[in-house]
Amino acid sequence: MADRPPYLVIASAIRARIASGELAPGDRVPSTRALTREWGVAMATATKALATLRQEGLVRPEPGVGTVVVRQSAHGSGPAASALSRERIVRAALDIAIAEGLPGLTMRRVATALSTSTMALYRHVPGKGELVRLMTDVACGEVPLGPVPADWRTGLERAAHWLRDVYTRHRWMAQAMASFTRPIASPNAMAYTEWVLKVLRGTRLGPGDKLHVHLMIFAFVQGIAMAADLEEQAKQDSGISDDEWMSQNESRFDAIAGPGDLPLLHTLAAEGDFELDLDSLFAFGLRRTLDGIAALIDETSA
Amino acid sequence: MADRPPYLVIASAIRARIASGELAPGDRVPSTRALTREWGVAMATATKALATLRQEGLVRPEPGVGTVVVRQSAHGSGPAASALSRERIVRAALDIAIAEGLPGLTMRRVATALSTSTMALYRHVPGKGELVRLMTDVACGEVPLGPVPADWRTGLERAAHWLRDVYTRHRWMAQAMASFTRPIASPNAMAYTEWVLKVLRGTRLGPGDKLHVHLMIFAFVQGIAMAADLEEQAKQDSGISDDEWMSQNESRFDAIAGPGDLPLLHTLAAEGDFELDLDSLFAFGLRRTLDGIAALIDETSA
DNA sequence: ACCTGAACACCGTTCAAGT
DNA sequence: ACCTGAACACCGTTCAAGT
Repeated sequence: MADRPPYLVIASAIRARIASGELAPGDRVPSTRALTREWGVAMATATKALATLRQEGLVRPEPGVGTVVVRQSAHGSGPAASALSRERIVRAALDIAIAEGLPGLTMRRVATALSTSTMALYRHVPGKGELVRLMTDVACGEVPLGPVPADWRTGLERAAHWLRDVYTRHRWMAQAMASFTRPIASPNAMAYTEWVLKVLRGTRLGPGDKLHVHLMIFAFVQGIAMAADLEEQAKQDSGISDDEWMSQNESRFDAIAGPGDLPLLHTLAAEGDFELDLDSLFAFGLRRTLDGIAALIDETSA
Repeated sequence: MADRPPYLVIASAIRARIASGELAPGDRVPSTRALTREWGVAMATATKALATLRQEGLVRPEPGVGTVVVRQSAHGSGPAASALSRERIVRAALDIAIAEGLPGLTMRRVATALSTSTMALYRHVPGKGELVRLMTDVACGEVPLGPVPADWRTGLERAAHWLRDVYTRHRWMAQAMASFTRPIASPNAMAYTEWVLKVLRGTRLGPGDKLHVHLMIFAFVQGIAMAADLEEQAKQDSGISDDEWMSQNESRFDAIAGPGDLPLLHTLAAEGDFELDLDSLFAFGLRRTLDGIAALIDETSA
């Protein structure tokens, strides 16, 4: 007992306070910062403790509030457990994937969230692969694309933002990747492709180039989405943010990227007075991409 | 026995012919097409049978030749098994990942390839995560980038092709994604970033924009790489190619994308007279991307 | 008709025990 | 010093058995 890893000891302590009712559903559990003070541990350890509880479904991060205790509706006398359905399964799976990414999505976990046995899921869904496919389709169907603008540039801009928003709401999708070469994968993803093609209707681009334009934007957004998901995953795994990680490893960074080896990168890191987040990268890249496409469209119609 | 899945029956039959020596190392095993005729099964089944044998390391696809029997050096009197080392482990892991993608890479599989126990690996490598990181670094270090050209456009073009080539040789990297926000991940990946920054030295872009240019190209290539890996994975899993898949599912495609629902996409699919492969998408996208960056550089220096 | 427990064939990794 | 077997805590999925 004495030798258990500190993060487990901390997690147990909080778990006990929840079980005893001292911390009720909706209450905030101590923040990571509070835990570092209270237990004299590093941020990484405190975050890992909370991550453990979140993994168990006991607590949930509430943006702008902190980490709060989850209502234990499953075993209590909550709303009568409705009948299992494909829709409810997909919904539960989406909630898990949104919160914890695709690695956190397991059939057992979905079953637990719906308080059934794992195997009951297989009555409504042939397997995990198909479940992810269904999730993708739902994710692409959440927000309508709206009417197609007359101007191709406005249209492509809107399309790219729509896609980026889907990936932002569903960062797990970066790993799943909505298939655009295999249409059956998702009718809603296909509807997006159709929308983009409609946007380009007025241009004189050939059919192949229209598809290229669509896929080029898609690849770019997908690449950014992967970076975002990886970052978030690393953050959740290690419990340290990118910034913290950077400063923690500055010495190691210097070791491989001393002024001698990678001078430009080193200067860039040392200055660090520019914004480097994925949102601004998206804005930057989209602008250049559209400029490049504009050049093609201009020369095509000339 | 009679009820075993056909692909396992076929695999066993071939396995027996290898064991008996009828098929010696280097010999071609029957092609998938030959198997479909011989056993009266679908292509998917034949491919799955061969995939099973490849999984076991018994056979190996030899490009331009067919599937050939692998020399069983491990148990035979082959070259004396050299001592385990981090380098040999990374090399073996790379071979597996290249052949079968990241899902096929397991610690047990690496150990088997090196004829040791799984746990012996942990003496040289702290875990799978670090192994993949080391693999990424090796992959990025295989081909030198060469001298930095004076012209930024030539430089970026070369950089993008270099990156694309890395991903082509190592399609598994699409899933691992070389981290460019976390430099420690790979010195060789960092060297690439440095190279790109050097390419942009002559331009008047700000430090943030230089990084944006680099990451924009990276995201695009990464997105294409993911598509390529997914396609290959699906091909290996199901044993059917994209074309075959498309024609098999044409009716299903028509169902969701009849002329009424997705008319443009439908027309595109019906015509199909354009090239849609990832290489041409890469060429197209790179051209537009560089045009867009040119527009920015022009206005910046004006 | 619907659900489930036990089991299978896997994972990555820990740990105590071997040589 | 180096390697290993057994075990742990997981996966997705099959299947026979329950209600």
